[in-house]
Amino acid sequence: MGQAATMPRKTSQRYETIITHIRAAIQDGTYRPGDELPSEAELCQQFDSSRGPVRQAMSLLRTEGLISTGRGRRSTVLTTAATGTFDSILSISEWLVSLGKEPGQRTEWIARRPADEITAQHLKVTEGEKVVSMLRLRLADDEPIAVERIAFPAEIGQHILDFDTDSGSIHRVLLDKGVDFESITRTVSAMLATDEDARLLGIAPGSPLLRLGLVASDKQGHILEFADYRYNAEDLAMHLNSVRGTPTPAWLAPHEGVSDDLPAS
Amino acid sequence: MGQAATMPRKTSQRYETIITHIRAAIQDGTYRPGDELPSEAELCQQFDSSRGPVRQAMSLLRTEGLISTGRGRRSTVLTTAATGTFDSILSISEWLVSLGKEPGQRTEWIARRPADEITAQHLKVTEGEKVVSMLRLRLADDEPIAVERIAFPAEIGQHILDFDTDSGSIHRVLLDKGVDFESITRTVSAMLATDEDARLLGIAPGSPLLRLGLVASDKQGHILEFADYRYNAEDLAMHLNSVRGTPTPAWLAPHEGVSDDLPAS
DNA sequence: GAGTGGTCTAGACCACATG
DNA sequence: ATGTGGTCTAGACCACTCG
Repeated sequence: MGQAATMPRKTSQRYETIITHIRAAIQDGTYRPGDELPSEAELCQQFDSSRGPVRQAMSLLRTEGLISTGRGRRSTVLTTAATGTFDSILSISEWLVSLGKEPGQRTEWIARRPADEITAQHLKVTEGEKVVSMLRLRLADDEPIAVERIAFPAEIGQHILDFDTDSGSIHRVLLDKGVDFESITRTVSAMLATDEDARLLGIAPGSPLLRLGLVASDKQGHILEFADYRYNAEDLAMHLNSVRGTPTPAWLAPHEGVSDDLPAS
Repeated sequence: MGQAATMPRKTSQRYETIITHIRAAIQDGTYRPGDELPSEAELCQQFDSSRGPVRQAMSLLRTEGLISTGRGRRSTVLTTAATGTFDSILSISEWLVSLGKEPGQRTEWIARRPADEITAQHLKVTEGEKVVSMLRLRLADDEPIAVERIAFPAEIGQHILDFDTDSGSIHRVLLDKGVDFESITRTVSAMLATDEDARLLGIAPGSPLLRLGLVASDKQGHILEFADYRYNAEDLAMHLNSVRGTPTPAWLAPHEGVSDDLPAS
């Protein structure tokens, strides 16, 4: 295991071929927002396929928010946006690379210590149980871009305690150890930069920050990681597509007391 | 037109029945995070169905982030989160009702006037072209919850100029006029409350706000609305599920100059 | 009425997980 | 070896849009 994640399925599936082809055609301007795509029948011919794979391809493109489909009409292109992948969500490094930037990091500290109340709550361990916490400054082309606070359960964190967290990818190390990430829940909110945040990011205290909380788990629902990322709100924003008739994995919810406090301070 | 949106498909489809059943079982605790769902074969029997509808149901539940699926193993429940619907995203009123709160609004002003540069950019009209703009304070159980700034293209906005924007739903009026919303792109960012924001929300200037930009369009990609919502960051946050192997409609991106300025001020 | 996507059937084979 | 979900085929009928 872990193998399945490093060496994913071969991409020889028909529907993957179709998706790749259409997505490329949307990105390079062959089809532009508002344009109609070929009919399913035409795509079946073009890719020598039955309707199944064609419809699976369209379904996934609709989920991404790239196209709109409907009875009695051809599917149309909605946007050329390049949505995120699971890896680009889990890992800042992967995300920066996909933007053509050079990822870097400077570890402020890493420690094995008892979980405080908030951390214990999110990691679903008992308060006081030993966890591995760290504070890192993340860099893009050597410029500070985010303050990263992570907490791991002890059995996960042990794998990175003797790892040089300034040189490589934590998630790659964990993957090699057989830690399979399957699901992520992100919490997006706004806050003011603390003195520590401001010092690390090189901005004024009280500046607006975009805060991304992250709880990652495996297939069985075991919590593998709890993280808190803080970005200068002037640097970036999160974007989200929603198409009528397609489920959206996002929702707005009132804050629930402590659930939004620091993981590790 | 419009009709299709007010009177959606009947929900007698097999896969809808299956989804409703499983979702209910997840919400009421029959299946809890980490639990295995029945196998597809069992669901086929239970709902007297072939695999198609069963697989479509599982696919949509996976898109919502509720379950994890994979070769050789049964599907497992990941979370009980209640994700948003298209309507709850488009309309604050719908969202508040789904939370069991009483929606309200107080219009500060509404006007027909030339589009400024930013508004024109987002509505894809030429600068100076007449648009309909408004500023409303949104209420939940009579408490201020958001500052709402909206701009409509003239042909859309004309429908609401002679409408009492304090009493009913704008989107319902537009729906009745045949304006079909199909796609929404949201931009989530953080900012500090301006004096106007602070006064309306009853908070201190400089307080952190969660800012939700919204651009809505129809099936042909015509922009129907450009809106800017500002919430007290201490009141709420956005949440987002991501499951490995399922496309995510969200992404992080650097700010692009002016694209994040006010729609109407 | 012709074309289109939405739903469904009844099979088949494959890749993977587990015991 | 067995059971599981992932992929695919080759049909069918329906609901909807549009000329």
